[in-house]
Amino acid sequence: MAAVHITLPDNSVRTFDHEPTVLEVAKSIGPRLAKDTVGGLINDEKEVSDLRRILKDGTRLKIVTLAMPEALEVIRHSAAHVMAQAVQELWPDVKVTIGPVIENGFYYDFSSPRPFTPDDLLAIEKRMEQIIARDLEVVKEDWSQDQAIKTFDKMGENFKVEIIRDLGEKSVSVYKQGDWFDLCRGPHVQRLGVIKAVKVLSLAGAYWRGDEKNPQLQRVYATAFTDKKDLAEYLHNLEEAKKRDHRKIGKDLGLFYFHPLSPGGPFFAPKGALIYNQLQNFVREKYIQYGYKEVITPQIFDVDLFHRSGHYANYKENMYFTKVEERDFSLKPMNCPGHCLLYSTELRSYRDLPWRIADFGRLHRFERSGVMHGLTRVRTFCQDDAHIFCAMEDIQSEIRSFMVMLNDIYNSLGLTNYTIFLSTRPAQRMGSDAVWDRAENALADALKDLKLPYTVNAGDGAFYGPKLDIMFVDALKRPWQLGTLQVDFNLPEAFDLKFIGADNKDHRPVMLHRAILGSLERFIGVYLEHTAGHLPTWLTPTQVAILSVTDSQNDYCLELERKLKAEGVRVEFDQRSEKLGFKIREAQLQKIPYMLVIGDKEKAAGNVSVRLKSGATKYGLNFSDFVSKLKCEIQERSLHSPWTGEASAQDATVT
RNA sequence: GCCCAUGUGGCUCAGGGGUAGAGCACACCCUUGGUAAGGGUGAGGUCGUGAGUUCGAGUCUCACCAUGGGCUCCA
Repeated sequence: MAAVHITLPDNSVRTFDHEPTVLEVAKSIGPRLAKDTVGGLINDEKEVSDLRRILKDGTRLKIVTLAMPEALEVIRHSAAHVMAQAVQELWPDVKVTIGPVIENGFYYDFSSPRPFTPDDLLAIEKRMEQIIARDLEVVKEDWSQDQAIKTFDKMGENFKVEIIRDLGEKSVSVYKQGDWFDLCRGPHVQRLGVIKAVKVLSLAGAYWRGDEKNPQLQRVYATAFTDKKDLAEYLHNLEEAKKRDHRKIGKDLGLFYFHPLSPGGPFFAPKGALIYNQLQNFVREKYIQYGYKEVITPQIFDVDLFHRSGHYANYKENMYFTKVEERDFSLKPMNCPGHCLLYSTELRSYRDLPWRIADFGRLHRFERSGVMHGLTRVRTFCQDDAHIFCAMEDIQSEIRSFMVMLNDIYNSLGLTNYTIFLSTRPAQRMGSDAVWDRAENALADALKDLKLPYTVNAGDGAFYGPKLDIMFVDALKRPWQLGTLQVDFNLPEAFDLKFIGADNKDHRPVMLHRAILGSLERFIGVYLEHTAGHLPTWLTPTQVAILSVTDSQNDYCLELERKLKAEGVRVEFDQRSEKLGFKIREAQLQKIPYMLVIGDKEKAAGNVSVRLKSGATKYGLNFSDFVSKLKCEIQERSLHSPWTGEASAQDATVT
């Protein structure tokens, strides 16, 4: 056989007289490296390959060792096998299914005759640790499809048999550790002992292959690391995430509440409503700038409207219906059908287009009971919704303008990390394939034209058209869908919308559905988690707290309060006869950006001492200067304090 | 909707067959104290709802409602 050459990252070349495995290449370099090898990155692929993979001549190889971040993927893959082994050692009647690696760990889905309990999870973790302590060698074997099916069938592992059948490969790989084995394509570690830390995290129901018609399985979530310290840090971060939970922040800051008599219906308390309205006003200002006109349309419509729009046929599981005096009505789940009615109230000319109408209308969608979640998934909400009626040839420029507006708004809010997804036609849809082709191409072309990178989500579009979804990635690296833009050729057709063109003939407009914040409810939830409740000053319910040292400054404090209010600043004067430290603590917990600490010194000098929530303190400031700087910060919707430059919102630390 | 868990004063939680507890918050009083919790007193709960078991049920059983973690769906 001709010599086989393997190129390493430093461009050095190793030569073999046969096609070597990743591990063999590592051994040829050194025993220490070989011992630490957990896999290989081949030809710049993103996924780690198994260390037992045989390499062809000319392969470029980067050996993945325990010290590298990519090792986690391999460790977790093997840890999933350890979990499956642990479960089957504890309960031999439990059947295994699949156990993939996910973002921060892995899970394994089991088919168990009885549900697992929290105590079981502890038992699983303990048994996993015992198995790891055995430091078993992991051995890969290639079985014929026939042999694999026979073996797993005999064991009663019917899910595995189904997987092997569906794979339809002549041979499949099986990984053995001791006398336990599992069908798997890898990658896996050499010996289980390199898994230094495992933690079983939680339990959930899941359906076989994600289809609710299939049997329900028990999904056990867990994570694994190469180092106990990394696990400790991960668990710490989980705690941090809990502290930022918008439901907790909302309660702590008195922003919003829920009541069992309106599941999924948030109550915005005064402070929450203030944030809500500030955001709405912010978007309203942008509407003027970007050529939108705001409209107000009805809440409730005769069901005929939704028959016509297609919502009844495609969306009725999510709609609220009511019958009044023998007539069927529905609360609107979306604004678009109403906007079509509004469009058709007048004869439209091509000179009127693009007609951009915005609507903060309240929407109601009957979400299934298990899907509600704080503010991010509710049954009544309001979008920063707008529809653009335009001619076909305007689509691209409208999409561009939308992306510019979105970027403008996100930047103002400090949301700089987002990605774009293009969702294409779903199975349940209206309209012809030719129409869908046009719509999908229009979106793709506009993005290419703008040189914006995007990912295609095949089959994820709305029933009436393809869409762009803007996913914002928050401070804890979690993705959220906020903005969206949907191209719709179907509603204009359904409502027979027209405009008179320059040729004096009727033309069909295209309708674009778009939102930038998404829903105000969800946006507030996401933004609270992103900022850990440290909102920019313009958005924060109480901007200034006046804290008197003793009662004898009350008159001066009242005067300051009156002046601030006159300037439109949201101020609270804490008059209680509590000690200063106590008042500061409370203001701090309420995340109030500025505290005016007023004692005899300030009163005598007629100035103010300002404590920022970071703890930074400026003594003896001129009050008028303070007010004008503060007003400037608020009016500019700045994300930074003019006194310290510290960020008021972004990447705020949890306190 | 499905699986699992949870539901005790406004909030955070303890108590697990013999009739309700703590801390914080709240009210009143004392304290007037300079940068993250001063002290005292008091009020406040048909223990999610409804049935059942029992001499007796926050406590055990069942159903329902809500919430939480997921699945599925989605702004």
